[in-house]
Amino acid sequence: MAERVLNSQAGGIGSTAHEAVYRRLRERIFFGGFLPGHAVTLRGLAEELGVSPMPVREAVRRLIAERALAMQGNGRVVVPLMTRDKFEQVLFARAALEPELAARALSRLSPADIEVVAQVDDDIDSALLNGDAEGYMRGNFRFHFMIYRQAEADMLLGLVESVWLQFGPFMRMAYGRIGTQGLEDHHQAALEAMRRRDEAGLRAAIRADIGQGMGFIGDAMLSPLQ
Amino acid sequence: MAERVLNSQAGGIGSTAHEAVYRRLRERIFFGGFLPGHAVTLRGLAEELGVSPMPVREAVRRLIAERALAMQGNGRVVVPLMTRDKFEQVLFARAALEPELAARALSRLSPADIEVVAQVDDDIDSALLNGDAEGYMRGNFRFHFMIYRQAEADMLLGLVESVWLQFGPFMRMAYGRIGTQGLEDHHQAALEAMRRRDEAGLRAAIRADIGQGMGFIGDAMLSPLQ
DNA sequence: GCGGTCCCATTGTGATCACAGAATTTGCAT
DNA sequence: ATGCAAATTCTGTGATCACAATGGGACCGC
Repeated sequence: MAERVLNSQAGGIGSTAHEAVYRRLRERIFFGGFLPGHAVTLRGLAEELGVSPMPVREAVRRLIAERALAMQGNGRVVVPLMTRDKFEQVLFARAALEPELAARALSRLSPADIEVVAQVDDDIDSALLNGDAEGYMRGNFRFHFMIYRQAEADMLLGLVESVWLQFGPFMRMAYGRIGTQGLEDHHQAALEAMRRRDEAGLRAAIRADIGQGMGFIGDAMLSPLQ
Repeated sequence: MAERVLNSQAGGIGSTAHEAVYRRLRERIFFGGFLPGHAVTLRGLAEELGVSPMPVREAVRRLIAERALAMQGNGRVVVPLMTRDKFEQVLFARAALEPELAARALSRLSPADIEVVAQVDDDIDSALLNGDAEGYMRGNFRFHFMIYRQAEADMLLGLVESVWLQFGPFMRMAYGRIGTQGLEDHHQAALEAMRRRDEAGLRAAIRADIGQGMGFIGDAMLSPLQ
């Protein structure tokens, strides 16, 4: 099944330097240490990654276009902050798009594919038991995109990837602050629906997963701050 | 009301050269002569726009990230072709996102705003009468985004802009080939719903407008080709 | 001790050059 | 005339340099 779940765009092998920088930055934004508000510099990243500033410029420009990074008025590049408004929009967009992707993927998922996804879910449970926030996020990402990728709907997948990139750093900060205790795993219903080939059930399960997972961090994080 | 409907992103004034190039390319992709399949070159655009290749590189990179342009395996940059699959995804994404934007905008639309939108719709009718395909497209774009912009939901607006950029060149080619006769104006229902402050009615009207407008060109264009 | 001002380091931006790969054209041989 | 091969042009990519503007910090005056 899909090995390269990230970077669905422009199926190219992507052997250019700026492509590699793009992937590494994307990985760090989503799973690494780039928290909301963190400022990055072109030359700094270039030196850190061992390349000239040029590929970094292109990668950062691309990430800004995907709203994974933001450029403030003075030209400085930062990881965007989350606001209640933006969070609600993310929640809506996910609920509007992801169940459809899952439904489209259903007919293309082989029983073997489904069991691979089930294994990922086991890993998620282990991560939750161990309080491993990053492991949970990586697993959750893999769980969803292994499914969505099978939909073979690049256009919708691109929209959803952009949405995930926008709330990723916030989610990471949230789990870092409030921990993973209290998080439940709502993926079982999705797995059962997939095994039953129940499209309506899968849509509902994905929708429930989004609502509950996002509600969890939304309640915990956004009540205090504004 | 919103003068700058295009380029919602990163509210900056955008006085940099690559920002200007980006806006001009975007304008041409959507309303100008860039048809699907059209190839562009960095140096060619640079000379044509009277700038160095540098700002063009950044603008093109950004447009590729938004999927308004595509890079083929050999590195050449082209305006992407439309496929039936992609068209269906565009249709779904529009129907999933745009009614929500319209609904969110409703409470912020003043009666004066609504009448401005109504005037735009009059212009659309004139364009349709004259068979002015570009006028129709400009008017249709303004009609929708004058409303959506009032929703003050940048994240969702960005998704919708990306979607429009992806079907814009195809729609232009479609109207150029099949003309605008047969196009009906389904905006009246939306205007009446707005005047009534009828959120459900507005959602339904926008959804109907999308379904019928897109169905019109989808039926005409995508049956023959593949 | 504290506030303001000047200076320098750092930032993103744009231009120019070098380079490798691809595509097109040219030229030759059949 | 036609098919193939070589060469030349053209492509995007990356590096380096120059520059204006912004930000931070040091220094001085009160």
